[in-house]
This record gives sequence, structure tokens and C-alpha cells, in this order.
Amino acid sequence: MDVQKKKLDSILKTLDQRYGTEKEGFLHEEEWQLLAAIMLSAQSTDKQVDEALPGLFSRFKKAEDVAEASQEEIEGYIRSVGLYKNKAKNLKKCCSQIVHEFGGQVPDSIGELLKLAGVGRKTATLYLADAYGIPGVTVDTHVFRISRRLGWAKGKNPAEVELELQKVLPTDHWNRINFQLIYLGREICTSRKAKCELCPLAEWCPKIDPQGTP
DNA sequence: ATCCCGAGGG
DNA sequence: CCCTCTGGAT
Repeated sequence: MDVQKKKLDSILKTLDQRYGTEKEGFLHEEEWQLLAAIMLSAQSTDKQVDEALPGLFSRFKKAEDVAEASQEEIEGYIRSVGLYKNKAKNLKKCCSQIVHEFGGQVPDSIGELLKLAGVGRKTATLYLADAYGIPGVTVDTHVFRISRRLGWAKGKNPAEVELELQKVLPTDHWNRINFQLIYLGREICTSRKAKCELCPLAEWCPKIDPQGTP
């Protein structure tokens, strides 16, 4: 086994040990509720989302219920998450699309998911991973930054980095790399003033400036 | 002051 | 490509 591969294995094993191999999912009974929870998590912490879900799902059982509610009422249930007005608007439209364009079922392909209001590439990939265990590399701001620091990717946008990571990472790590790097990114490998002295990956990290031009 | 576990719209 | 949206954390 060559040295690069050994380094990668060490990093992945360390991430598994520190952050686990499975993230606890969002509360939900129906598929639209899982999608809604992931939509709400954009630019928000899981804690903020978990606060909103019980009330939201107790009021809205079916996608149809959301589609028929007013945007203002939906806002009232998700005030704890960031960007709540946009999300209430998107959630209403998204649920309406699920009811009227997809027969009441959340679609199960990337292409169709992307047609839903408020669902972008990150949300769609994560949904497929959570709902069906479909392997996918979800590139958000943390994954993007840390992948570049580790030297795993050089791409200048999330789509390029996604492709690079699919080549670097074993498939069975695709679905955990997202939350593992998010946790690492929040507590240690922060965007500015990264706390490298606390980082469990420091001994293998080339510490490439994420913005640096080669 | 600045930055976020994105996405839509201009 | 840029702006905006939220409020809480740092």
C-alpha cells in the first residue's frame, strides 16, 4: 500500500473514531418531512432544526397540509431556523409540487428533486443518502474548504470538488464524510483561524490555503 | 463586524 | 456573477 493511500486511511479512520460512522437522522415519519428537515438545515444548526420539527410535524402530517397552509402560518413553526421566511415560502411551494406534480410522493431521482422549490444539489444529495442510503458526496461550505486544505481537491466550485472526492474517497465513506467534516469544520477546521493545534488530522494535513492559487 | 451545515432571483 | 434572506455565535 503506497504512502498516500495509507495517509488517507489514517484520516478516514480518525474521523470515524472521533465523529462516528453514522449521524442520527432528523425526526420524521413521512418522506416529505425528511426532505423538509434537510431544507431547514441550510445555514442552520441541527439544534435549531430539532427545535422546530416536533411542532411543525404535529401540525402538518401530509405534504398536502403544508401546501394548503398560509406562508405566515408555516413561518410560525420554523422561526428557530435561519432564513425562515424563504424556507416557509419554498416549503409551501415544494409541498404543493409534491402533491400536484409528483402524485403526493417525494421523487427519488436527483433530476426530479432539483425541480422542487428550495431543493438544490446539496439538499437533494443528502436526501437520497438519508432516505435510501444512496452513496453521494455532499459538498457544502465545510466539505469544500476542508477538502482543499487536505489536498483532496483543487476544484473551484462544489460540483468540481464533488467529482474529485468521488475519485479520492472509498464509496462506503461518501455518506459520512459530509457530517464528519461539518463537525470538524465547526469546532476546529474553521474558515478563518483554524485551530490546527487541536486537530486530530494535523499530522497528515498539508494545510493548503483553501483560497490559495497554486 | 463577520460568518454561517444554500438556494432563488436579478 | 452578485445580492438577499435570519438570528445567533464569535
